Amino acid sequence: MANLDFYTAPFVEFNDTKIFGTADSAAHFAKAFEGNASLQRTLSALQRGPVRFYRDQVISLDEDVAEYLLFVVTGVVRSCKTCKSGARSVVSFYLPGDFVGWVDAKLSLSIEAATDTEVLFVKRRGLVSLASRDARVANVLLKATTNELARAQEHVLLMSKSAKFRVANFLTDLWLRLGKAQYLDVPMSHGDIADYLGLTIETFSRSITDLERLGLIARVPSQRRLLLQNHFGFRQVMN
Amino acid sequence: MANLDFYTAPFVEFNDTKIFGTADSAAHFAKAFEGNASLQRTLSALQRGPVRFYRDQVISLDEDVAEYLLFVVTGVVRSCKTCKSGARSVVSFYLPGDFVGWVDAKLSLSIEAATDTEVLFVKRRGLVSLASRDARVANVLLKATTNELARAQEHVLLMSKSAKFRVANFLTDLWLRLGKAQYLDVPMSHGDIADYLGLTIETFSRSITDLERLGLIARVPSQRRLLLQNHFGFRQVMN
DNA sequence: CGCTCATTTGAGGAACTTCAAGGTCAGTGG
DNA sequence: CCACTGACCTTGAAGTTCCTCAAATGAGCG
Repeated sequence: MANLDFYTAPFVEFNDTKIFGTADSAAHFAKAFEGNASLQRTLSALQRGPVRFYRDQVISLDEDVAEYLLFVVTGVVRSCKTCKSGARSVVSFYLPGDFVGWVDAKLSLSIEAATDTEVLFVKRRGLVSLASRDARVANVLLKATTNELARAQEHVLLMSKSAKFRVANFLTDLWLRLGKAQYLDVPMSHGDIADYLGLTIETFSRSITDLERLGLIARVPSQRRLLLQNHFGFRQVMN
Repeated sequence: MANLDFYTAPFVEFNDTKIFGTADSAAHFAKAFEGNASLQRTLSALQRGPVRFYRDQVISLDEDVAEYLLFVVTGVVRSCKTCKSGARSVVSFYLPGDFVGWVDAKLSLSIEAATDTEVLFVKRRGLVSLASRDARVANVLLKATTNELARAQEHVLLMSKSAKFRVANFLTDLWLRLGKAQYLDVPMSHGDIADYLGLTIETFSRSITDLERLGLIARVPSQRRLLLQNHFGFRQVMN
């Protein structure tokens, strides 16, 4: 069992003293409701954390997911499935500001930390009943859900394209989601990305070097840090 | 443009006199709310149709989807995307009893009739505002949405498997969704299925004959009608 | 430095696609 | 009733893409 580490119990570190980036991003969660102090107080009562997880720790198997919604504060969370043969698929990545929830029990996906991460646990029942009383909360939830659906559908579309296309599309998408910074610091491991794209790490690596040879990206100065150079060229690859 | 027919305006046939199967399945829509006459009346007021479409007609491009939700009464509806190169992907199939909605405008998916079909148009705004007042309606909507998400995620998982696995999984899934009848009458064209599975029709055909040779399915008596024979064997293929 | 782990590169093989031809079936007109 | 047609499905052979296995290179760390 190469992937046994995914099934070890997570070491949970409760963190009562809010640290720097945490407070910032936690604000993100309540941000949608600013100007409504009582609502924000109610939300605070529903949430627990931030809880810190280290890379590759299992955050939650389906039991917990039924009870709690996750809100990613920092780092990257992945939902994935490892089948008996040992092959693994990453279904989705969640970045800071994303909700992790609405995971269907039938699929029995495992929610894991793709990098060191901090997440908020939000009582699902509480949030849903809050949503039934407050249209703004309901809207945020609906939008989060439809967003996740749209992402999944885009993922489906991606999977029937060529390897180079998949990688190029993944990188631009990640770059967009992370806020269009000058450099793209890819936070997750190549293994995770390969499993997300349905490729081997070798094919992923080859695709990267191909894109580099085409002049579309540069590795500067280190491996993990990429520079997306020619956005028009990307359009070409992606047809 | 081989796929130009997808973009021709649909010939819409309004059908006021409810025909046989229609009335039955339309009842399915309100069934979740039986015992609540006033609610059912409200729902009836929101819905328009059933409207009949012929195979390959475009039911709706994104503008309409923003305003209406679709409820499939008979036949099969597909949501798909054709990219400039001409390659097409089928993102999802909707069977009788399914809602079609929550389609993200960014993806600009086209909603089309995969077979001759009858659909109900339900005013989205009306249903959503109804949901905000009635928890049962809200629950049905939430369940429909999370169901669609689960389906999309399962689709993602499927796409990184072998061709034979994809076909076997598709057939059993379809068999389940259609109510586990003795025979499986595959309603959609092989082309649609291949585009759904990210395969060519040739590979799909070869996979079918492989499964037949393995004794897992039989074509009896015609091509379209399949008999899933060895469910235990299916489990083997799907590992 | 020397270890480990992650990434890259290469060669060969398997899976899938492409191109091309043949087959089946329902509808149509003689 | 039968041949003809066109749409759809099946089969075969060659080509491409991606995977597998193996080895080399590079990065991080004590």
